Amino acid sequence: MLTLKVITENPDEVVRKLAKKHFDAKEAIAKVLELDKVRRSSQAQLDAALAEINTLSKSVGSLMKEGKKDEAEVAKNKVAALKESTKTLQESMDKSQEEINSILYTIPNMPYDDVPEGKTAEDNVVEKMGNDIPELGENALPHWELAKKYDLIDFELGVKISGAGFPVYKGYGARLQRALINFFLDEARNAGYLEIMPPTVVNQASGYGTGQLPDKEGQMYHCEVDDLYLIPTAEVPVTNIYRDVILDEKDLPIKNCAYTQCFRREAGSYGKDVRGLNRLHEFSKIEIVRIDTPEHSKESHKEMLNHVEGLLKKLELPYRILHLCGGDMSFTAATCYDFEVFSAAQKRWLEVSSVSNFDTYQANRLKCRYKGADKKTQLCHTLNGSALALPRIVAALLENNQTPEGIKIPKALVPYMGCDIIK
RNA sequence: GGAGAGAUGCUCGAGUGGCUGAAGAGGCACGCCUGGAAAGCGUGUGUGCGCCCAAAGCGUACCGGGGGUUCGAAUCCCCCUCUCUCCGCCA
Repeated sequence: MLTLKVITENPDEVVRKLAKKHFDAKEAIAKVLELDKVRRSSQAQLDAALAEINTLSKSVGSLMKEGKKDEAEVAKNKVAALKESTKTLQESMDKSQEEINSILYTIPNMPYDDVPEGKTAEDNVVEKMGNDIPELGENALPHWELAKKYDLIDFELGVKISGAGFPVYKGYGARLQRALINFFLDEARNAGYLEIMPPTVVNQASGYGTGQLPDKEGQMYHCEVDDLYLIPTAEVPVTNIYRDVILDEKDLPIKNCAYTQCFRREAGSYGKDVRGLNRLHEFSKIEIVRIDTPEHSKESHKEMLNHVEGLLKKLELPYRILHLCGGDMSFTAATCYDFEVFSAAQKRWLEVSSVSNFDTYQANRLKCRYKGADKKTQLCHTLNGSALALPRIVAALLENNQTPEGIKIPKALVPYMGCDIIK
């Protein structure tokens, strides 16, 4: 959520910036300002009343000791009267604070100035293309057929065991998963990320911390008996490590990476876009997470983009990098780049990573702060990105690398696969 | 799942109604001392909110969370959550 401070200090600027996300914040901001006034005046009055109560209460003790019973009684009565007034003041303060918060939850993050204008995915800006799109010829098979042909992934078996969107990987298919996971983790470690293996099930507080709750409640699997949620991404447990934490500036930037299974209900998805590996309920992903200072977070973001690009280069997959326009960005991001790989048989681009800077938006909700040399405590910036999500990488690898002899394994993966071709 | 114990600041830990935002110790930071270091000595060391912003200062709230009793609660009462120990089950 946005900080109350930024809203009260620069309301017009906030409205202007949010317009890029096609979010009309005018009314919400006005309401917040109004409620904030109420809250402040309530608190001023409340604090004054409480101060008097405290003073009077202290005097009661000494008056009693001195045997001035009557005076003590007077003080007692005064306190009783004051207490009545504190009740309503407290209520008014709590109520306005609550309303402010509930409004703040509905206001998205402000995009950075360099975020492109635009409304939909059509308006995203292609920043860069890399690696050549292969010529496959007429008989190229989509990955779901290749998976069958080489007995790598059994979608029907997954349906039997769990349901649609839960594929079973077999043999080289399973090995390819493990190879990619290890490759991505090794690359992250070499780039200075600390490997974390977090729980894949989280409590409500964590869901709120990273913003999956309350708005995306329906997208997560929920174990109701224990009130726990299956994580949709490692971002949730890894970022929540820093919930309610005050970090030391010299420990920043924090660089964590984690491989986890990710679970998404994907309610409402259907059709050919979800065929094969394109959209799953459970999949493997390696996530990189950074916590940084406001001054350095842009630099961190660049490094993360370079890291992800490096992975795609090594995998020799045709890719493009999109700078998402204001309208297509997520609710919480201040700026976001998507990485897509070209799936040569499906002839379409598949998103394999989103690398975002959330500025202080997420940190404010998390209460993740740091203290610098000046002893001042302030909010961190949080960033994260996939590096990378497996299924669509596998789809592209299978399709792009199909040959009459089998599926060629890119050089970088050969040590992890133990072979250079799947026959 | 059964029985018991507990939850206080960065950490340990004292504290059974007012003088406690909190003793004491450790840690950490700064200063003195030293050729340098250690030891020693001294000082400092939470967060939120408010008082126009910032600093200083002041006020207020916070001793797991919520409610209550009282003029006054870390301290008494109720509810909840979590942690630990023992037993049972178990990868």
